[in-house]
Amino acid sequence: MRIATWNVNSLRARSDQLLTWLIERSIDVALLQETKCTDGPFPFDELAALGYEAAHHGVNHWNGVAVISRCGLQDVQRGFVTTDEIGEPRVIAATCAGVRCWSVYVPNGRSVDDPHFAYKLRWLDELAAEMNRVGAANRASLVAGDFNVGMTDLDFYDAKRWKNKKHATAEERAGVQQLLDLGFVDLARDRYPKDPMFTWWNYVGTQFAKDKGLRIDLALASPEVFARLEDIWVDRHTRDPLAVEPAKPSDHAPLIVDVH
DNA sequence: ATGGTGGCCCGGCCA
Repeated sequence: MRIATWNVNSLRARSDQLLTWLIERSIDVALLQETKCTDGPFPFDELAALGYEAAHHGVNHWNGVAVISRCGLQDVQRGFVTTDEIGEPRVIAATCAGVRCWSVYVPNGRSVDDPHFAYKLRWLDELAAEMNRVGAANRASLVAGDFNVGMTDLDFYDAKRWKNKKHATAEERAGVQQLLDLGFVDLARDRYPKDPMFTWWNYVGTQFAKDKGLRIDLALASPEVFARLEDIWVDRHTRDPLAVEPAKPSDHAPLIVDVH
């Protein structure tokens, strides 16, 4: 079973690439972030023609998350149950082939002195509270998406440059750590403790070509899913403007989890 | 130190 998380940076801009990618990579479950659309433009029919069901949570041209599956899709939950969400479509869950799959889009934070940064920390608290409340760590669960947090220096192409900046602060890391403390495992870092495993590169200039990236997209597994892990890998081709047609990739690469 | 790109709906916001 192959489960992927991918921040597509607008589904309207990336719909064709998504459909091609699902088939070429034999994706069973895709967790998407930043669909940036309502249900109107969401490609439900095109996905169905390829054998995929989909659940989408998008209200306007900001944020938006989705679960796409060709191995079943049940018990869809949009937003947090605990708080009825903090207003933006940043989380959706569905059960696919027995695995509770959560697609999360953590607020960016903008900068540490911006009110959006406090919102980011609150949102991470809320995510941990929700996972605790539903007992996600005690069943087969995968919480994956764009966390907008790099947990250690290894997650930054230039850790000095990012020190105490957005994505690298102790507060943000503590926010994500709450999930690890519940029993979740950061699959990419556990499997590859010394590789950068970058998932995002700024569009600007030659950042991708120079591999100046960050690892801010995470796949966090409950012990039950962790025990089933075969491999986890970053699909860099899908981020490479020289490898995709048209040459307009998302700024994030998919993170792909293979489990048995 | 700055500005470089891309996506959104229409010059500025957000990544």
